[in-house]
Amino acid sequence: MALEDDIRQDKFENEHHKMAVNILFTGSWLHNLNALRFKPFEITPEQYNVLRILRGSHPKPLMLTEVTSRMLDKSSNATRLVEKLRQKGLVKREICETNRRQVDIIITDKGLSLLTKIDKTTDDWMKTMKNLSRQDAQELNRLLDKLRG
Amino acid sequence: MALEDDIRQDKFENEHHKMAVNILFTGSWLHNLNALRFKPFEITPEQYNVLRILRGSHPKPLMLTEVTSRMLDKSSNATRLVEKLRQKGLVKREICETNRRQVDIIITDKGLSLLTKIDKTTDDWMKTMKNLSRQDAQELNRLLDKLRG
DNA sequence: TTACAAACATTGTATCTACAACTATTGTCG
DNA sequence: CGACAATAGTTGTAGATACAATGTTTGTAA
Repeated sequence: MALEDDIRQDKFENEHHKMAVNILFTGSWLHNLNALRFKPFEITPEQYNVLRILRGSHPKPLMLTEVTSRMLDKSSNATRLVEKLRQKGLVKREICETNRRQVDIIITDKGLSLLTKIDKTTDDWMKTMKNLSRQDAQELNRLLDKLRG
Repeated sequence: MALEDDIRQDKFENEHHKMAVNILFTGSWLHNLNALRFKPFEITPEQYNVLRILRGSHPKPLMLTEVTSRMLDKSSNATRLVEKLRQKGLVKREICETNRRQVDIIITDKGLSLLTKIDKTTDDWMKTMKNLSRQDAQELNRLLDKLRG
């Protein structure tokens, strides 16, 4: 849908300004879609993201700074996020023996099987993404990367 | 910069998945840029957004639901957001005489002059946006609108 | 005209975020 | 070695967000 209708604004100063608003709005829209998608599994989008990051390195553990550097929103607090996941039994954390400053984090079997369950629900969500063709998606990726410099 | 470097992930399942992550990441990136930009003026991005919405209708007031329907993030709480702005003297609110359910909100002179000050700092920010040409921006807008259906 | 639904907004509460201050451990260099 | 910087993570806290429950006022229809 045209951005103008979504936020009921009929004009923008210029195409670049509209673009900034459009990215923010679409980001928020996607975030909300994801929040709904993960809600039945009782995790938030950022928690899901961290689980995926850990699955990506499994069975090798990651330390907290590694997790942070791969997160979408760097400013969210990895310590507390991981603690939430630990309370749910989805990750384990251990103080590293060779460097006792760092904390190794690893996804548990329970965490892995939760991700597997969520994977199965990804189809509907992907359908929405398929409003764009593969070429469109590629072009969008190119433009966003270019924007960020 | 390539998304792969920004979040240190070397591959995605497919172009559509990468696209979703890219939009979320770029949205968060832009949001943080804005937060920095508005910080010297002691307002948040959503507060700025509401002020702009009110300037758009000035001198006609808007009721709360109108403000909400134009906001980027519909789920943030307009009542409390407007109350923050009122405490700073940037908006006025009056219970509508003809329909006492609704609250009329209007930007004050102080609010308008704050926006004027912020407008003047928009150049730097626009420079970042100009990593994309006008055609690029147009194409990006088209793709985002198409994605949201 | 009274009961009920709808429209508009506020409040409660648990959770999350931003950002700075803090602790603990390890590395480095005179 | 001993002082100090750098690295890794935790905690405090003020404010923001999500979502549901609640409070008012107005519309409507038996």
